[in-house]
Amino acid sequence: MSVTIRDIARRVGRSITTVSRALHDYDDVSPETKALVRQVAEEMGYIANKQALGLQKRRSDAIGLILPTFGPRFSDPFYSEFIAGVGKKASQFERDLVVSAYPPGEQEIQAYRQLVQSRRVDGFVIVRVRAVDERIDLLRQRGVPFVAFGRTRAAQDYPFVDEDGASGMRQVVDHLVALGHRKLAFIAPPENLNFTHLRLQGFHAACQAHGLEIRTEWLREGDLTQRGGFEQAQALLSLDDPPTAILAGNDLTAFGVMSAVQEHGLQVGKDISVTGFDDIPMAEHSHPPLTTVHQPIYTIGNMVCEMLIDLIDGRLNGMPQTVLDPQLIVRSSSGPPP
Amino acid sequence: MSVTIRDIARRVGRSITTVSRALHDYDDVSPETKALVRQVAEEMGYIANKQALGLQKRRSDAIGLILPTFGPRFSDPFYSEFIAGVGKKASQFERDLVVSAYPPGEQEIQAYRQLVQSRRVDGFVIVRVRAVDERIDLLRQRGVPFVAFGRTRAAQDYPFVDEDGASGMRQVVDHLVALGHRKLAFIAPPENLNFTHLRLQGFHAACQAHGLEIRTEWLREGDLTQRGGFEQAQALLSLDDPPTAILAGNDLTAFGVMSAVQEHGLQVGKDISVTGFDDIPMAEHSHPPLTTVHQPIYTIGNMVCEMLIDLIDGRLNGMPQTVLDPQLIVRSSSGPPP
DNA sequence: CTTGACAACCAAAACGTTTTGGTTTATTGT
DNA sequence: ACAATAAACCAAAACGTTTTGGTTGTCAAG
Repeated sequence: MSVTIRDIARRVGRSITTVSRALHDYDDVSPETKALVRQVAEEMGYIANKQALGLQKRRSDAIGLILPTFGPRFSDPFYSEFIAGVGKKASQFERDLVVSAYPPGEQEIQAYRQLVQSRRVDGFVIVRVRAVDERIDLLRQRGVPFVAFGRTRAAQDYPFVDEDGASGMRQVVDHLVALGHRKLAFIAPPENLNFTHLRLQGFHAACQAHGLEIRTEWLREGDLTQRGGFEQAQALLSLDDPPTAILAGNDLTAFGVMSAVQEHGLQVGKDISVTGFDDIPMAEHSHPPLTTVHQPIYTIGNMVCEMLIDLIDGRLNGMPQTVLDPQLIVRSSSGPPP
Repeated sequence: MSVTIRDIARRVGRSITTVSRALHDYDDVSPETKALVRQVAEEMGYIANKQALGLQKRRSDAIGLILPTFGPRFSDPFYSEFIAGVGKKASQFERDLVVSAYPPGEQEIQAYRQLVQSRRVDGFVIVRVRAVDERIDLLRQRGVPFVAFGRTRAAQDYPFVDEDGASGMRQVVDHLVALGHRKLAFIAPPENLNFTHLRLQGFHAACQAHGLEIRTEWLREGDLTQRGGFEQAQALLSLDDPPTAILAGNDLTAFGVMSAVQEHGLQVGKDISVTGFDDIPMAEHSHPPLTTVHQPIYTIGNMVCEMLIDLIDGRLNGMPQTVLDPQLIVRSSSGPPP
C-alpha cells in the first residue's frame, strides 16, 4: 500500500541498503546518489514504517504516560496542562506520547508492564507520585527509564522533578502572618500523596517559626476537589473559634472554600482570607482572584519529558533531580484580618 | 533481553509455529501442548512484541488523538475529561492511545500524515472540528478510519458524534424567557469553530420563536476563555441599555462573565442572569452555581472511541452518526430579571 | 494391504527496516 | 606493472511475529 524503501530502490536502480544509507547520510554513498534518493523519496512521499524500524532498533521512540484517574469521571485541569507540556516537548524530539488512564491498582501496574514489555514505549513519565509507589519500584527493578514528577517519601534515588512544597507553604504562611493573621487553618491534600507531607511540613515549620498555635481542629484533610473544600470549610466556619485564614491544599479546594465562605455571608479577603496552591489559570479569574502558589505545570511537563528523553538516549550519566522553588502570587483573596 | 516466542519454543520442545498457534488457540494444536505452552508462557512472563506483531499484521492496535492547542499554554478541562473517556474505552479494547499536541496548521497536518503512514496508529479521533477542516479532508482522501467529535459546516458524510447545540441553546433561551427575560446577550464561540454555527442558529431560532429582539451589540464573539468572557461582559455591562441575561458559549466564558458582573457590584442570578455551556464539574461549585447545558464529555469520548474501533475492525458497514440531545441544568446563576 | 481422512506438528516466507561484512572498480604510490 | 587504498555499492542476516503450505504418523474403512 504505502511506499517502502524497496519502492525507492527500484525507482533509482540501487539496492535497499544503499537507499537506507543514503537517507541516513552515511558517507559511503556518492553525493549524486544521495541527492537522487532523497528527491525520489520526497516525490513518492516516503515515510519510514516505525514498526519495522522499532523492531530492528529495539526501541519505539515513544514515551508512556499513565494517568492515575480517581473515580469514574475525572476532570483535572492539571492533567491537560501537563499532557500538553509533555506532548509538546516530545514532538520536538520526534517522539510519540502514549497515554492511558487507570485507577491505581493491579490493572495499572499491569499496564506499565505491558507497555514496556511489548516495546510500545521506551520509558515513562510518572505523575502524581504516591507516598510509597509501586510503579517506581517496578520500573527501577526492571531498569526501565523513567522520570517522575514528585518524590516518594522513602527512597529518592531516582530521577525526578518536583516543586519545593515546604517552601511554597512557608511563603503563604509568611504572607498571611505579615498581614496580621494568627489563626490559620490548613486543608491538606490526602495523606497518601507524597506532596502532602512536604506541604504539611512547611506549614508546621513556618507556624512554629512565627510562634503560632496549631490547633488540631484547624488541620483537616481534603480530597483535592472543590466539593471537599466546600465541606471542610463549612466545618471550619461553624467552629466556636474559627480561623481567620484558610489555606487550601490546591486551587480547586480553595474554590470550594470560597463558595462555603460566601454562602456563610462572609466576604473573602476581608472577613476571612483564603489561599490555594497550583495557580491554575482559573485562579486569576475567580471571584475574588485567588492568592496562591504558582506551579509551572506546563514547564514541568517540558522538563520531565526532556530529562526522560536524555535518559533514554543515554545522554545522562548521573541521576537528574530538580527541585523548583515555587512562587507566591498575591491576589485579593487574602487581606488583613478584620 | 525480554522473552520471545522462540524462548518458549525452546523450553517446550516445539516449533515457534506451534507456540504461536497454541497461544492463539488454533485447533491444530493438541490440548496438552496448548496447556503446556500457556503455562510456560505465563511462567516466563511472556508478552508479545507489538512492533513485530504490528509489522506482520500491518496494524498497530493504537489510535491517534491530536489535540489542537491554541496559544502557548493551554488548560482546558474539556481535554482531560475527553482523553480519559477515550483512553478508558481504548484500554478496554486493548488499544493504546497516542496523543500529540499541535496548534492548527501545516505542522499539525504533517503530524497526521506521519502518524498514519509510519503505521503508528490505525485511525484517529478528531476533536474540535473546524468549520472547514483540512484534517477531515486528508483522512477521507487517504481512506484512514476516523471518527470526529463535531460536524463541519459543509460535507457531513463521515462518522461523527455531536451534540445538538441548537437544541441546547434553545433550552437555555426557553428557560430564561420563562423566567421573564426579554433582553438576552450571547457571547458566542469563535466563528471558525463548527459548533458556533449550531449554537448561534439555536439562539436565533429560539429568540425568533419568542419574538425577542436581537440587537447586534448584544451579540459578541468570545474565545472560549475566562479572560475573553470577562472582557466581553465588561463591554456589555457598560452599554446604555444592558441585557438582563448573558448567555456564554461555554462554561469558562461564563465564569469570566460572572467575575465581571460581580466586579460591577451586581449579583449574579438576581441583578443579572448568566448561563454557560458544557457543565464542566467546576460549574456545580462556582459561586453561584452555574446554570448550563450538560455535555457528557466523558461518555462522548467513550462513544467516539468505540465507534472508531468498530470502524477499524470492519464491524461497521454504514456511516455511524450520532447526535446527542444535551440537557439543561438549572442552578442559581439564573433567576427572574429585577 | 491400500486409501483416505485426520491429528499434530513444522519450515520457510513475509512484514520493512538497519547493520554486518563483504565485493567491485578506480585511483594512487612505488 | 603491482600492491595498497579509497569510493561506491550490495547480499544476507537480523529484529519477533503470523501465515502459508506443507509433512508425518495413525487409524478406520474399503
